[in-house]
Amino acid sequence: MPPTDSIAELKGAVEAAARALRDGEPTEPAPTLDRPPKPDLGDYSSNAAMLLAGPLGDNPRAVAERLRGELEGILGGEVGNLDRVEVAGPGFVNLYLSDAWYRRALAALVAAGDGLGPAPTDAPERILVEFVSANPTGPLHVGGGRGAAYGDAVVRLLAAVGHEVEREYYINDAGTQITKFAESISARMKGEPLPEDGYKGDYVVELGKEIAGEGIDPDDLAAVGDRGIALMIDQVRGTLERFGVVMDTWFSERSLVEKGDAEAALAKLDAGGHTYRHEGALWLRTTDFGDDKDRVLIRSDGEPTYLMPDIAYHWDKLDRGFGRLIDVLGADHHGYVARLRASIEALGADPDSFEALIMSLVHIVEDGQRAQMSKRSGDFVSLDDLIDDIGTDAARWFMLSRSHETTVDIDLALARKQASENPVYYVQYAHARIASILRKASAEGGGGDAEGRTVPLEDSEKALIKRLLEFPHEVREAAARRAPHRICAYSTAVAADFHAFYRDCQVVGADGDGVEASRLALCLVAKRTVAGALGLLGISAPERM
RNA sequence: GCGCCCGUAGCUCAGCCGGAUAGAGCGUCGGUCUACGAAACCGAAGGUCAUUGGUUCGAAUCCAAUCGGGCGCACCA
Repeated sequence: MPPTDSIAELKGAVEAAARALRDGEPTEPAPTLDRPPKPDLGDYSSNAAMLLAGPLGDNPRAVAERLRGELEGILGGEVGNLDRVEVAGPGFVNLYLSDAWYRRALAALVAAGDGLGPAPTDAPERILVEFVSANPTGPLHVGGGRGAAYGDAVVRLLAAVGHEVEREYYINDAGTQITKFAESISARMKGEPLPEDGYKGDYVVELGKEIAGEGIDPDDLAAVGDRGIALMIDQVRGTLERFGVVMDTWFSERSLVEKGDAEAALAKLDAGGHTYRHEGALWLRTTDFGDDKDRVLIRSDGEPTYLMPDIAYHWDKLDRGFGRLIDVLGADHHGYVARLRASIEALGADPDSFEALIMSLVHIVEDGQRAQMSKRSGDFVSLDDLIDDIGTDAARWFMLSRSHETTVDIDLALARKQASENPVYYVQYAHARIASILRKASAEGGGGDAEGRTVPLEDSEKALIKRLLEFPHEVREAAARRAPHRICAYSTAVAADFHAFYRDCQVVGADGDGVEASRLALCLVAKRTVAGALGLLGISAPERM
């Protein structure tokens, strides 16, 4: 028997009560089941009466009174889930649940195990999330790190709700910037001045030394470039692994070109009648699909623009059977989305299968000044530096705790100084604290039984149980909205509720019939939930700190 | 000029497919360790939710306009 979703049961009861007032007709939109703003307004509340007032031609409070009668019948009496129902404010129906309901809810959480409970998603998809995809011409900087943390967390969220998801990094290993990169390395190897707009960072010097040490001729630009890219990709891969991100696929742009996929995509666009020649260039009529101007595919000098292989690349993704393509892109690429989407539609694919998530900027602030982050100037904060400084857990937390579409400043001095009172440590501390309690309990032979308890629950126990019940919903919301920052907020709330519970309630050795056992069960679920939430963020949940 | 994003507490930000007295962290001020971890807890102060108008029983949330900030508008990637 699958574990019960206690909240879904309550929601079902409210809907049933609403239907009863309308001869079985469902309410549109569905009534809410929320946590009221204040504890004395009940455990849960619904706006059903306000929604029904119009259709029933009665005032909300009168409707609420009728709902109250229905709900008392459904949840009260022998069912025993209800202490009482009250009508408050403009017509809210407030539910006050019994201890028996809480005991059963806790037991259901224990039974749910490490999973998210029933029905994580209604429509599983095969999803490819492409993220980071930084040019392999330099180390990963913090902006790429934010994209990495975000893309990875989105993958974890989507996987958690039942989608089949893969991580992919698109390597721009063809084109003019690669030539410039090779020229820069070569110049360093020969001790000559950098070319115009060359790559200036010290890492280019290091690359030059390493490549020279391998006996590669500095004048063999193709060999220098290939080796340089290979070394950079190795470095980026290593940085990402330190950061907890492991790609399923590293997809080479060059391989695409060599396979002839670009020509194939072009042929398909031609056949569809979406291209035309103008002033010596080949254009794609993206304006037919919502773009604000047409785009060049092949320049008048015969070279393809970067859009050409990118179209082929996205076509390839679809061809591999992914029903949804998610691109995590930097803020400076948002102007690119419309043409890519249009291109996908021009290929005959459903443009809604393509989703671009635009990352806002991240600034590293030191001594009140923003560090510059231009790869070519060589003056930027690398992700490796940041990890060295504040660690993967803190770095990921800071990057994930805010919406991806808002700019974020990370003040290094502050992050260092506050290390001991950082929000991520706050949550991790809660986990370590629970672990400590459970260790002690197990040493003393205590176990967790959620239901065999006759002593009433404390308010802070109820608050924690309610919080833990929200986890599956929070995960679904965070996944649906591509919003891992919600999980940060939720983790903090769980930790806060746990600390309040800890303050009020002795666990090990608690007095009362079944009290210790039920509190141990609560600790067990709380620990699992914190670990699960942190896991979705790619942040460790330490047993000890 | 056009497009996208953002204006919420001193600071950094949640809340945004409408709900009750708008939240968190940090910072400030004041309390709490002879019970399982004080990296914690409790309390206080702190707000014209940029502005104006509209929709609604109800707007931080939806719509319009305005103001302010960021980013983008290549035959560069």
